[in-house]
Amino acid sequence: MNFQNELNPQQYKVVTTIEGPVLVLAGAGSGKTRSVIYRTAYLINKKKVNPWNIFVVTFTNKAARELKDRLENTFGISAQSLWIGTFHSVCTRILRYEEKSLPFNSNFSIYDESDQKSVIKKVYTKLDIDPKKFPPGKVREIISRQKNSLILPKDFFDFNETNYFSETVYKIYKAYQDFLSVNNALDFDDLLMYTAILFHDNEKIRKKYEKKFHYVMIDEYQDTNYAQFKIINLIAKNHQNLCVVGDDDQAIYSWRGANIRNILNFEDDYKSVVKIKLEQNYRSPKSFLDAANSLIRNNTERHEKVLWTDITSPEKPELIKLENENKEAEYVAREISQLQSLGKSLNECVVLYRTNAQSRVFENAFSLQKIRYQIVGGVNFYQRKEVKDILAYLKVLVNPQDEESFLRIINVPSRGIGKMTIDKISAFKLENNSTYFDAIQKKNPHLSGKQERSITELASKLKKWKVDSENLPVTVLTKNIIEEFDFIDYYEKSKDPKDISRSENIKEFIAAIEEFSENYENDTGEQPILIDFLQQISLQTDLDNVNEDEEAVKLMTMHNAKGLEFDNVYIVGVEDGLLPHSRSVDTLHNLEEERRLLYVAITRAKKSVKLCYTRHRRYFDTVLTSLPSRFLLEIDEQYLKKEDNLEFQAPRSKTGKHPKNIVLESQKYFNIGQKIKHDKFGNGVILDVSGSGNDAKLTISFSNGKLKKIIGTFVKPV
DNA sequence: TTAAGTATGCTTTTT
DNA sequence: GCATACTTAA
Repeated sequence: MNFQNELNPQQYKVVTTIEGPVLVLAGAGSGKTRSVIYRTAYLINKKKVNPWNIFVVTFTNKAARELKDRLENTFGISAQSLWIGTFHSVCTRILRYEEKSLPFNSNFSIYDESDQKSVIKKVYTKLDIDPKKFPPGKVREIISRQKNSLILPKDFFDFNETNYFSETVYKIYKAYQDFLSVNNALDFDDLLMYTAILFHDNEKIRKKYEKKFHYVMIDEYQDTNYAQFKIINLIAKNHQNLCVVGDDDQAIYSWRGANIRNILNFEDDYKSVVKIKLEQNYRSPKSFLDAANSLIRNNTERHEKVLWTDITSPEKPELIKLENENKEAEYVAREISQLQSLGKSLNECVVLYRTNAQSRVFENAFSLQKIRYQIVGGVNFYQRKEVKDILAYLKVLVNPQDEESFLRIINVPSRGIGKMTIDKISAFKLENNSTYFDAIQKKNPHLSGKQERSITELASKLKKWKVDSENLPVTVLTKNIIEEFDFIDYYEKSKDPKDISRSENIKEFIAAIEEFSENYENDTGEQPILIDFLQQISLQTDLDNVNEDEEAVKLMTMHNAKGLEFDNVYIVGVEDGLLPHSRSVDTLHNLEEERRLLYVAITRAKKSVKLCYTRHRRYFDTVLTSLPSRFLLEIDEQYLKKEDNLEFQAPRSKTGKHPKNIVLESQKYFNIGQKIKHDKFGNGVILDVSGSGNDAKLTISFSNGKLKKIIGTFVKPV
C-alpha cells in the first residue's frame, strides 16, 4: 500500500506525523475520515505499532463500525484488538472492566433521558418538590451540564451561585445521584464523568490506560465537552501522542456541553502541536462551497479557513419559496419522484430539517407519491414503549437493583397490579431492606389473596428467567419472555391501528437481538451475555439502525447529517424561528451555532442542494406567517439560483436590518430557571411563571438580591 | 382498586 | 398531533 499516492500532501502529513500532538482542522468533505483510517493503517502496517496500543474515538457507533470495516477490507487489519468507539461506548467498557475500583458493579443499567426524568419525578415526591416550579426536563439539563463539567453534588456550590433555585436543584441532584446508586444505574453523563474521575483519582489505573493507549485519535473534536477533554488529557498529557481532527465550523453540540474552546485552544494545552489544515473539498461543486463560505464568514468564533475545490458544475444552491409546509413537502416529493424516474437512487436523496416535528408532512407526501422513505432519529427504536417494556424485563434480570425497570414491568402486561398494590410492596421492601426483586420472592403479609397470586406468579417467572439468563443464549431467553406474555399477539389483536406497528417493532427487536448475537460471535468467537447486548443497545442511536441496502429517501435533522454526504439535498424550513430556531436567537453564541448548522447542511451536497422556505407554517393549532431565514440574506447572491417567477424578497425593517424577532408572542414563553434581563432591575432568574408570552406573570430573583413579580412584556431572555 | 376514557400541554438539536 | 396526567366508571 502506497500511502503517498493515495493522499494529498496535507492528508499525507496527517497520516505520517505520528509522534507528538497533531491538530487537524479539516473542512467539510476534505477527507477527514479517510485520513483517520489511513493514519491507523499506517501506524499498524508501516510503523508496526501493536493495534492494542491504539485508541480511536469516533462520534457515532456507525462511524466506528465503518472505520473497522475499512481497516479490515482495505488494509487487511483485524480490528478485534483495536479500541474504536464512541466516548460513551468506550467508557462503558472501561467502567465495566474496572468495577473493583468503582462504587457500582459491572451489571449497571444505563438510563436514557426518559428514565432520568422519571427518576427526577420520583425524587420530587420524596423531597416534596413542585414539578411546575422545577420542570423535570429543565432540571435534568442542569444536572447533565454539571456532570459534563465534572461537578459532583459535593462541589456544586463551588461553581454555582447560592439562591433559592440553585439550592433546590442541588438537593435534587444529590437525591438523584443517590437513587441511581441504589439502582446500580448510570445515566449517559455518568459514563463520562465516572471515567474521568476514575482516571483522575486513581493514578494506578490512569497509568495503565496511559501506557495502553499510546496513540490516541479523536474525530469530531469540536464537539467534545469538558469531561471528554479531561479523559483524553489524563491519558495523553504525558506521552502527547494525540491527534485530534475537527472543524470548528461544524461545531453544533454546545447545548450538550460541547466546548468549542477545546479545539480553538488546543494549542494552549498541547504546546508543540503540529497544525494541519485540510481545505480541499472533494465533495461539492464550487458554487456550493462559495455559498457556504460566504455564510460561515459571518461567524466570529472560528479559525480562519477557506474551503476550495476542483469540482466544477453549473449547478448552484437553489432557493425555493413555497406557500406552506404541505406545499413544501409536495414540492420535495415531486422533485424526488422526478429524479427517481431519471433512474437516480433514492439513497442519494436526503431531506434535512431543524426539528424532528417537521418530518410528519414529508411522511404524508412521500406515502402519497409512493416514495420509499426512512426517518432517521426522532423516537429511537429502543425508546419505543413496546420495545422498552421488553428491555425492562431483561434489565431487571441482569441488574435486580434496577427499580426503574422493575416498576415498569410490574404491571406490563396488565396483571391487576395498581398503585395500591405497588405501595404495599414498596412498604414490604423497606421493612426487609431489600430490592423489589427479592421482596416479591418472599411472602408479603400486606397483600390480599388476589394481589398475592399475581405477584407470586410474576416472582416465579422472574426467578426462573434469572437462572435462564445465565444459561440460555440471549436470543432464546428474549423469545421466551415475549412468547410467555403473548406480546406480539396482544398488539396484533388490538383495535388501535397504532398497535400494528408495535407488533412489527417487537418482531424487529427479535431480529435485532439475533443479528447482535451473530455479529458478536463472529467478532469475538464467544456467545454474548445479556449485559453485553443491553449496554450496547443503550448507546445505540437511530443512525446506527439505518439500513443502507434499502432503497429509500432519508429524512433527518441537520444534526444527524453530520459526517454524511448525499447527491441531492433538500434543506427545508429555512425560516426565521426555525433556523435559527426561536430558542437560539438570544445570544450571539447560539446564533452562530445555528449558522453552523446551515453550513453543515449545505456542505452535505454533492450534486444539488435546494433551500426551501415557506410563507406560512402551522404550529400546533395556529398558522403563522413565516419569514425567510436571516441566514439566506448572508449568502452572497451571486452563488444562488432563484426561481424566475419567485422574486426573493427578504423582508426588511425600516432600519434596513432584518427583523430580529419573528418569534411571535404566542411562541414567547418563559421557563423557571431561565435567565432574564429587566431594563431597570438588571439580570435575574425566573423562579415562578404563570401564563405565557407577554402576559406571563413572573416571579424573579434579581442579582441585586431583590425578589419581584413582573409581567412578561418587561423582561427579555438573556 | 384498577382500567378505560378524556383533557391538556407541549416541540430544538442527542450520546 | 401525540403522549402524559387527571377523571370517571366498573
